[in-house]
Amino acid sequence: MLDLKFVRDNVDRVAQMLRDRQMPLDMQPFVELDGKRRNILREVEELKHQRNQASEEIARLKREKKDAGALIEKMRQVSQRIKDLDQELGAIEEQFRQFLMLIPNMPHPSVPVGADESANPVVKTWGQAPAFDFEPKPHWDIGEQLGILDFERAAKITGARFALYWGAGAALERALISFMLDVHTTRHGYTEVLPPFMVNRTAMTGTGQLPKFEEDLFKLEGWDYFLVPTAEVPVTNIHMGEVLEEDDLPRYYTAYTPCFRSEAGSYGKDTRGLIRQHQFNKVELVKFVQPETSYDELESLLQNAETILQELGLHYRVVTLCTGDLGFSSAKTYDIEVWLPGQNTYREISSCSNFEDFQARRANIRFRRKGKKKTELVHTLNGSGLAVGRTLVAILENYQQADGSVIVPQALRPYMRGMETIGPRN
RNA sequence: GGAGAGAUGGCCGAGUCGGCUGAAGGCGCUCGCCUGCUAAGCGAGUGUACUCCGAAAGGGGUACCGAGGGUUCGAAUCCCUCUCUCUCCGCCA
Repeated sequence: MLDLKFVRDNVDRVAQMLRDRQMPLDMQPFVELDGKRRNILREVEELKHQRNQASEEIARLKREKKDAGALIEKMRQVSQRIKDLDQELGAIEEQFRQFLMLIPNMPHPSVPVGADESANPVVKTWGQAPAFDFEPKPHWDIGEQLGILDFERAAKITGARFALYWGAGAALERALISFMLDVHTTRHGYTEVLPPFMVNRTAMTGTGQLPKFEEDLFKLEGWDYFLVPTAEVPVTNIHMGEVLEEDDLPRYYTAYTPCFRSEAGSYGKDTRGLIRQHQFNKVELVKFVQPETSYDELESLLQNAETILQELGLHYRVVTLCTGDLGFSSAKTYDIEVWLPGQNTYREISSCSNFEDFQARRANIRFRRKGKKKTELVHTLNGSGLAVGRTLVAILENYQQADGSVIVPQALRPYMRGMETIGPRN
């Protein structure tokens, strides 16, 4: 959520931002509601002031055993008027709040204006695509031939867009989770957390998934709980409503969770393989930082995520999302795209974002500078470190061999009981 | 699932028959005084949001005692609903 005062003072900038994001929205209703709200507020507060004074007067009269009947009668009418105005005000504020909740974050000035992902500039590239003296296969062929990925049975058990891992495949997924968590905790200074995998509506609203994107979420029947679409939600909301001390910042958390997404509107996209699932595993990085440091923190967050790919020897590139591709809550986002030779393309494997105070305002996460009484909103950031399923995909495709086996990257072998290759018998 | 108890300011904790309680008291914290250091002591201050006035410093007003509704001229105090926490019983990985 943007700051109310900021929107009020910068209606034109906000409107321009909405056009840059390819979601033009008429700001006129906001301006009108704001004026109406302030007029009513002024009147109702004036009446309440009268009422408070009269109440004291009535109390005094009663104490002195004098008659307060006339005043009480008069106040009865004032109270009725207050009740009416309060009701009107409540309705306006509800509309107002809803409008404000639908406005996305202001992009950072360094974010390029562009219509869609084709306008995302590549900011760096690491490593090289491996050379093959045979036609590299897509991971679904590799995985099924090795007997480690089973989409048919997953479809039988649940439905489309689910996967069943067998043997070395399951072990590899688990190894990746442990490896990522270990790197981030021991080398990058993150604290590991294991949050609930279901969250309530307040938490979803705090990070910006609600109210706008409910159709992307899985909701429990009979409960106002949702399956987490990313660990960002439970982990960022850890400090919902809190005031942190300056000494507590920055705070770095890393969490493994499964992620559940309805993928509404993606029918026919990425129907094969592990790329787009209703359930996938992810290790997430979340930071709470002081405002003046948040763009440096974004750079180091990106590096933390990149480290995993580097350790695994996977070729990737980094792009900056342009205004038209930027997420609702984000002020700036880098996507890391890993090379997938089996599909001859780069695919997003991590998304690292600075939300500035957008989420902190919604979730009411503040901090206090030493010696100051005034609290300020923290800045929140998060990034995938990494999407585990897609990392497994990248390993299968990049480390495949002519005979259909797959080499286990050096860094993962300690987590795989020393296994060096995954062959048909594993 | 059954029975009961509770939710007040950064923390602890008081709020009697509804009125002068933004909220006693204590702790903590900040500033000043005092003290050769430390401890103690003395004085003052110490929430948030919105809104109005002001160039600003600052000042006025309104709201907030788990959340939402109700009764009333007036509610932290009475009534209803919900949420959460705790205790006991049952069940359970």
